[in-house]
Formats: sequence, C-alpha cells, structure tokens
Amino acid sequence: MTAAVSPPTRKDAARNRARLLEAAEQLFSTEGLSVTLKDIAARAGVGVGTVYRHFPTKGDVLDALFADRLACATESARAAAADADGWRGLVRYLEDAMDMQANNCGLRGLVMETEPSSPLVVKTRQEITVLVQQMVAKAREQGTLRPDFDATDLTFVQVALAAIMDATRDTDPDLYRRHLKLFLDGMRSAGHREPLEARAATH
Amino acid sequence: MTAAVSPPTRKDAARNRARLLEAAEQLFSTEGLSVTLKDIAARAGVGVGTVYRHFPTKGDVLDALFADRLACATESARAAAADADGWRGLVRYLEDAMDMQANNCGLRGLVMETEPSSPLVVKTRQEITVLVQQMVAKAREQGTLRPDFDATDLTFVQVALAAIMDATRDTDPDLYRRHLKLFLDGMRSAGHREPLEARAATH
DNA sequence: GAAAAAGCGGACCAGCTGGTCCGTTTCTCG
DNA sequence: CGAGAAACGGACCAGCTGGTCCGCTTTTTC
Repeated sequence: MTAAVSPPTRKDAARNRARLLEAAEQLFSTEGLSVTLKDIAARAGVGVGTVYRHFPTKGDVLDALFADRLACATESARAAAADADGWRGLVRYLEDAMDMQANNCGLRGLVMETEPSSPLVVKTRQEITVLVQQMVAKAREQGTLRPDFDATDLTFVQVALAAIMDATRDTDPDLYRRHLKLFLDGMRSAGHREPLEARAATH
Repeated sequence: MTAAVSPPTRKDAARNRARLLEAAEQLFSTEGLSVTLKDIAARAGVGVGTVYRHFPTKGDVLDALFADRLACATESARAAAADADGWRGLVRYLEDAMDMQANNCGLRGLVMETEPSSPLVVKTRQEITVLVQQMVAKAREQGTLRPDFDATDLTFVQVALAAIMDATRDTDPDLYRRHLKLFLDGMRSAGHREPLEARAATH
C-alpha cells in the first residue's frame, strides 16, 4: 500500500503548511507570479527556511495551489464546448476564462507565461486547446464565426485581453469586457451587433 | 550668441559619445528598455564610467536617442488625421504606429510604459491623443466607425496589439497585422469586410 | 615637447535578489 | 517526564543590479 505523499505528521508542520498556502493564495492572486518565497514567508509569519522546506521551489507552491483552479478552467472549457450553439459556447468560454484571470493574477501569469513550468499547466493547456478547436470548428460550420478565423487566433485574442486587463487593473478593472465585445464583433461572421455599453476608460 | 549645449570639445569624447549612442540605438531597438547602461558600455567598447559621464541616467540616453522618433510618430499621426476619409486615416495611423513599435522595442516600451519618464514623451502623447480624437470623431461622423467607439478605446487596441507583438516576436513577428485587421473589423460600423489572409500562427 | 586639463576605465560599493545552513525550539512517544 | 527526532527561523552567502570614484591615459595648449 503506497503511503500518501509526505503527510506532515507533526502538528506545527501541518499548521505552517496551511498558513503558507493561505498566504501564497492571497499574494499570488493579488500580486501575480512575481511574489517571492520570502514574501510568502513574511505574510505567513514564518521564517524563510520553513517555506523552502515545505516547497523547494515556487513551482511546487503553484502546483499545490492551482491544481483545482486549472481543473476548473478545463471544466469550464468543456462545458462551453458542449454547447450546441458554437458561437455561444465560444463566447462563454472567453468570458469565463477572462473572468478567472481577472480575479486571479497568479492564474493569469500561469496561463500566459511563455515557458510553461509545470507539467500540469502543459496538460491543461493541451486539453483546452483541443476543446477550443472544437468550438471554433463548430461555430464556423454554423456560420456564426467568420470562416477565416483560426483556432490559434483565439490564443492571441486572450493575450490581447490579458494585456488590457493588466493595463487597467487599477483604474477600471472591468474595461476588458468592453473590448472583449469589440473583438467578438470582429470575429463574427455577420448578423446583428449589440452596441457597446457606456463609454470607455476614465483616462 | 548661445553656445550649443555642451559641445564635447575633445576628439575622443566626441567619438565615444557617438559610439555610445550607436550602441544604445541597437540595444534599445532589439532588446527593449530593459538594457542597462552597463550593457551599452560593453557594446560600445568603453568603460561604465564613460557612459555615466555622458548620460547620467537612462532617461538622458533615451531623450538623446528617441527625440526624432517621437517627432516622427507625431508627424505620422498628423498626416493620418489630415486624411479626408476618417476611417482610412485611422487605419493608416494604427498601421504606422504599430509598425514603428514592431521595429523598435525601445520605442514600444517608451510609448506603452505607464509611468512616463521624460516630458518629451508626455508631450508627444498629448499631441497624438488630440489627433486621435479628431480622427475618431471624423470617422464616426462619416459613419464608417461604429458610433459607440470612443477615442480612448484606441489606446487599448494598441495595448492589445503590442501584447500580441511581444508574444510573437520570435516566432511570427508579423502576426499582429492579422489581428489588427480583426480588431478593425470589430470597429467598423458596417460594410464589406476583406477576409483575413492565410491562417494564423505556427502555434 | 612638457605641463595642465580633460577624459577614460574598471575596481569598487551599496542594496537587492533567491537560496542554504545550523543552533534553538517544539513536538512526539515511550 | 525526559530523550530524541522533527521542524523552526533568520543569520548568512553568492550573485546580481545600478552607480561612484580615483589613478592612469590621451589630448590640448603654449
């Protein structure tokens, strides 16, 4: 019988581990991936040594922390891909994905970074890629998505929206929704367009 | 008669200054704003002390280097704003602006950074902002730009495209053009759409 | 051609990263 | 309760950043 992976037998060890994860959760979601293990230690009220003992690298923290989030993202994509209306699924997928990233800078960093650290992230990306391809194909067949739109284009639409999100986080964190609609109108094959609501930035 | 600003009287001083600017030019345009004065010194084949004597701060190098580029950007915007066809001017402006940024990472950094360093940059931005407003207003009046598109939206379209450019610089540096067209279609009020050419990224 | 001025270069410094190590404290178990 | 193991914490280290300083070299001047 295989033992569970390193169950922290001691009381204080377990307590500190929990504290660390909690601190990391908060810091990653508000500050993004750039926080250091030192920051996490300070936030959790423990020494740096303790952090490094529990999680030798930042990647280990992330794996422990974002496993469920990534699963959730996959699930959302799967649901969107299951929509009979390809376009509607696509829109839902984009809205969900960007919403997650808006509320969690760490997740955004994890998804957007060019050199994927963890195999878990790689796997998630692959799964989602497949689902996105299905959505795009369906929406294109149904004639709602412009025929020259490629599944790989969607990646860059997300990159673009993430950049807008970063630029407006402090001033107008919901502005990206407006531009999402704008981009969607560029992707549409034809048909009625809903007008954008209100006007743009405070700027 | 006012003397020209600090004319380097000595031969070697002038030579080194020229070398430094040349080195800075290359480094900034290929690497972006993150290059250090040390890098520039190494590239120019001089000691760090020499750099800091000629240009106490990185900002000084940038001012000396990008003055003409910024002027050029303003000029381009002015020309685009002068176009009788508002939409055409807008497209030209976007194409020109992004093209400049594609060929010069330093310029991109300078334009995109949130905390504007030099007053020269600030001034340029203000001028261009005014011109952009004119273009947007004209194109909207002429009915080619969707009526709910705001001048401030354009900033974020540029942010978005810059992000795509960054993400694809190594693999497919022209991909941003495709997405520019996509975004333009989202901005259009109505009318015929040209299809996107070829397909998307190598992935 | 020699002395003075101007410029040069890189050793050096302070401040900041990420990460290790070991003396002390806390826990567990008999 | 006491001994030994496990975990703690932060002083400490190496490597990097931006930036200064001063002995030496080059240029200019007379």
